[in-house]
Amino acid sequence: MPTDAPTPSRVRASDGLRQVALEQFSTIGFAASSLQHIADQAGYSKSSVLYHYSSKEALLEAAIGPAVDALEELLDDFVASGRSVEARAEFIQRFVDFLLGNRLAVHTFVNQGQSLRGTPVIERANTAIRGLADSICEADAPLSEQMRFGVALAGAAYTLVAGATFLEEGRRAEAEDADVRAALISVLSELLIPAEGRPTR
Amino acid sequence: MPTDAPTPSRVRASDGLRQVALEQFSTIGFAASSLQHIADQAGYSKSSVLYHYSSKEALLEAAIGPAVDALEELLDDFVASGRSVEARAEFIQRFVDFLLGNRLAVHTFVNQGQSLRGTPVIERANTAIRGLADSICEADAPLSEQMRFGVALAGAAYTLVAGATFLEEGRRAEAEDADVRAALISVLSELLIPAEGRPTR
DNA sequence: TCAGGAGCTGACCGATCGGTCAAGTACGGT
DNA sequence: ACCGTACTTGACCGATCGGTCAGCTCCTGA
Repeated sequence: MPTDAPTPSRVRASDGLRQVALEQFSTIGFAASSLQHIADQAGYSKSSVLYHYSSKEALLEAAIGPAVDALEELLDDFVASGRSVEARAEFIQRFVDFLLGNRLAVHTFVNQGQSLRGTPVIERANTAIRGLADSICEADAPLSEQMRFGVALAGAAYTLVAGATFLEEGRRAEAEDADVRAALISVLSELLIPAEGRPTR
Repeated sequence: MPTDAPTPSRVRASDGLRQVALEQFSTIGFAASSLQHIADQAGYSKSSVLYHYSSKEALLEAAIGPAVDALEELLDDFVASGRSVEARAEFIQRFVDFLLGNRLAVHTFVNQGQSLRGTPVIERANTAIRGLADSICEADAPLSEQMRFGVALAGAAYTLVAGATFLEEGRRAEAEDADVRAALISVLSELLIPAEGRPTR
């Protein structure tokens, strides 16, 4: 029954539910998100949610699966492209774009990748993240190098993603994505692209 | 009246519960941690947990409160000490030590600071984190500078804390804290201590 | 010896969880 | 008119949640 929200074009119920669920999962966490709450927020009943998605876990899969796919592809391409400075530079760009385009999903599986172990899609995400760390930084690299990479990747992900938590309260929109993108690429390049001799500054 | 010394050698039950709870909260999350599970793991009954801590929230307060106190003190000292290069350097050291000494607690309130909004101790933690960001980087600083600080702080916190999630699986102990400390201080110094010629604000 | 507090526990409570199920509605094709 | 399909829902289920309570076992000080 189209009680309200006479949306101009067709909006698939499952898409709306997926989006609402993603917002819930990323903000209050998967465990704390109830199907009832998600249903209420989306304007459906709990039963409807379970009609479109066979379980809460399936809803999680639908919500963050595409982002995990994108991350895996990003990783594969980077591994295939070698470790040259050019490859790193392109990877950084694509990585930042990935973060900007999948903030909520990244927030979800980065922040809850530990607590949700056992969930297939989360396992995929964790594997990809670990692969990212391994491939961008060899195991025999000095600890300070490993730390540099860890700080860069985690810092970038968390800044975008939990910046939403701490750094502002809704008035964030002014910071254009393009500006954020440029600034983030700049900082990551400093950290990840080895300058001749020593640290980039 | 609880005399101070009657049970000195005995391990206080409340301490054990606090530690177990901290591990649970940081690994599987506050919402997903049940009092029953914490009690089982600590070898007590759920009722005993609620005897020592009047509520699940009180248990969280006991688990991460001290770390939040330390963070607040760290922040106050840094604000009082000005923004000189020396002050920054000392702050970085103390910050890294704080992270190393409070990994689980930091993991908890960094990762769940958003989902647990409303909890007093979490509110304190969020306020401190925001204060940290504000004080180390003025609001009118260029975006790239803000991003640099965000990446540094978040990256450092997350590398230590979620390194536990991704980077190893129990065989981490070999990486001495002292080495990690040195490497982390080095990376943070690169990012946070303004080099000559670079506009820091 | 005994009173009493600290520590601990099982039984129990109402609420909510994820999930099942059958019934009901709307609608397009025939 | 009839059927099939897609969709939505409330009633209901067993499990578990955080939390209360009465009562148990110790230990200690008087």
